[in-house]
Amino acid sequence: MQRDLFSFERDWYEPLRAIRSLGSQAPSIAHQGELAAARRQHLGQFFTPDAIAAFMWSFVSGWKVNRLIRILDNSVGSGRLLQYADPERHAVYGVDVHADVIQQCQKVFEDVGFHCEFRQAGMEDIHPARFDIALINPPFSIHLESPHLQTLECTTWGRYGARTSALSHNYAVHQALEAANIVVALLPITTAESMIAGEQGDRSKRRAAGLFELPGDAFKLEGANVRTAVVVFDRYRDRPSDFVRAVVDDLAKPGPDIGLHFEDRSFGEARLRLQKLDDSVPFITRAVTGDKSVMVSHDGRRIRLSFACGFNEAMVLNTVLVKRIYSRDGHRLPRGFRYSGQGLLDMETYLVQDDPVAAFGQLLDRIGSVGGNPQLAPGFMEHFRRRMRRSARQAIPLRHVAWTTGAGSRDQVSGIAKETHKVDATRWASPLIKAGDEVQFDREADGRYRYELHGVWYHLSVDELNARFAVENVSEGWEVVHEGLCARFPDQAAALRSRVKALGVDQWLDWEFQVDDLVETLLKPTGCVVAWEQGCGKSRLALALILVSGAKHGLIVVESRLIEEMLKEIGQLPIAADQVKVIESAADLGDLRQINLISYERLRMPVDKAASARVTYAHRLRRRIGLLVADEGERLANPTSDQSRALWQLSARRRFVLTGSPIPN
DNA sequence: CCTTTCCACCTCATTCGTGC
DNA sequence: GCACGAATGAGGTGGAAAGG
Repeated sequence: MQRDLFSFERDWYEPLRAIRSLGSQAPSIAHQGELAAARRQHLGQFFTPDAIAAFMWSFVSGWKVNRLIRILDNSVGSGRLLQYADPERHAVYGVDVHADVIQQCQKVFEDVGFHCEFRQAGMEDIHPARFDIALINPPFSIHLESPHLQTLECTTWGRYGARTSALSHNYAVHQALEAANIVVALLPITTAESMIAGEQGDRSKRRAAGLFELPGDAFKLEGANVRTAVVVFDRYRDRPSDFVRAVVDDLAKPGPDIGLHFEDRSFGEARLRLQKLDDSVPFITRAVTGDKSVMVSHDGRRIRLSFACGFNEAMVLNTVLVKRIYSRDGHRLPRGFRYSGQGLLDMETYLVQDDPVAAFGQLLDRIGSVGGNPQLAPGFMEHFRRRMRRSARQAIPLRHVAWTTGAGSRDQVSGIAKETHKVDATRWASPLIKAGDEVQFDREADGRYRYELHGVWYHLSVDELNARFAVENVSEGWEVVHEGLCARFPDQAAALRSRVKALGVDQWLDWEFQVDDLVETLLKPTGCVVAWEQGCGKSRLALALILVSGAKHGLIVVESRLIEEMLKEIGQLPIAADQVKVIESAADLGDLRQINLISYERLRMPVDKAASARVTYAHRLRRRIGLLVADEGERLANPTSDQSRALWQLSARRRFVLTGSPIPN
């Protein structure tokens, strides 16, 4: 049944041959700057021309053995490289990121009677093993980035840590070498040469059996302009000098016999080992009972649905989760996100709505719409309302008073235009206001000012208004921009103030604004940024925050050189020595006090470098801190720096950042 | 005289490597 | 960790040189 090489009659492969690759359909680029964008479009998909496929196949076509020969293509496309396989002699396996072609491959190869497995997956999603032959023409120069990458020589440091980034064609070859005894690969000439020269690890050099330079126009029909070579790797080589290097001028001739070592025995089943979600087994195994109740409970911020009936579970989950989603095209999903409706099961989603209860009601309606009967777990609504109050309070801005001259201090003002200007400078036909015109303004609820011109209402911010108009009938003075939390929650504020007194904190936090700010910030349930000028007593505020909040374990993070100063400051205050601890060694971690001090440097340092680089002080302190105070908050400007990440890793319940310069110059 | 091949150069997003 | 610079390209173009 095997077709003759180099004869291209109509046959079973015809439907797949009709597919055109994305790369060959892509419009040509105008200059190099569009290269990367074009690659994102066509996924680096260029199919192998039949003549080259035949040439590559000719190296392995002579192998006859009394079992199925297992062939892998880790970027199979439309299966061009597998078209000379014989259902009675070969089992074919392939993956590709492009779903359309994969489905068609599976159908056509299956119909011919192949033992085959085609899956929609990137080569980064599989860990193939136990193949006899890998025939590959990988996408070139696509940047792979996945936590699932195998630890091959070609991997580098990536977004997900060490060995999580690689170049597609390099990775494809190394993966094939790992998975198969014999590898026939089509590569850019530069990569091919670096592999046989041993620049990509000794193993690829030792296994290299031949390099065949293809004509420069080999991929012209596919619309690609690249110099390529076919590289053949053996299981092993008897003598390195057996290496064959040749220039192919006639693609209609088979490759030379280079004495490949074919292994007649086989060990175990060939496997693609997909790392993605496996949908080959049912996800829902609950019995169908007809009980439509859906128990709605929560686990932290996650909303849990529990079911009594498998059918009901399927119906409800399908309508809530909607569909499976994947990261693609550089768009990375939040960790743990698999379904487009998953956000509906996150309580925080509802808390940020204008009306959280109504929004949550929609989730219950949605469950009801497919026959579910939602029942709230005892205490669920109480928890939900508590979280609502908490998030509402966190959203209220701190008290803010500003010195204003001009508009801003009244609800209705009139202004005289300083100079002739357009009402909306961004619009061409915008009406004009002439210098000296008088305009009446009304303040809106959002703080902007509204005025009418030729029957149309326009809006101006306070700053714009003051810039454009000389404002009359106002005086300058302090204006309260935001009332703040003390005014909104007077009872809680009073309770905090009496606590401050009871603890005697007001004895040493003796400037009036210090206690005011302390109470204001402590009313924030999860914390805030406190920007005080130098010399206002930030270190005292840090101590007061911990003491007044009543946290069991508070942590103050400071620069290492400031720890001494901090201790000196504490020495002057009526704070018992056994309340304070400076964390300097692993032993200190087991003995936390109410006030703990640590430096940024130590926080991100491994506790025991020899044992693990991952277990840092921050890691050991994770979730043990009730209230965290980060001094010199400007050090956290870069959210990806080690010290910022260490601070996040702590996951303290309440977090306060103190800084003298919140806005960098 | 016409066609093909070769070569230098263009341009810029992206990645990779290095020194501090 | 960070900033910065070098390297690179499933490329493209125009003109010179070589070939027929």
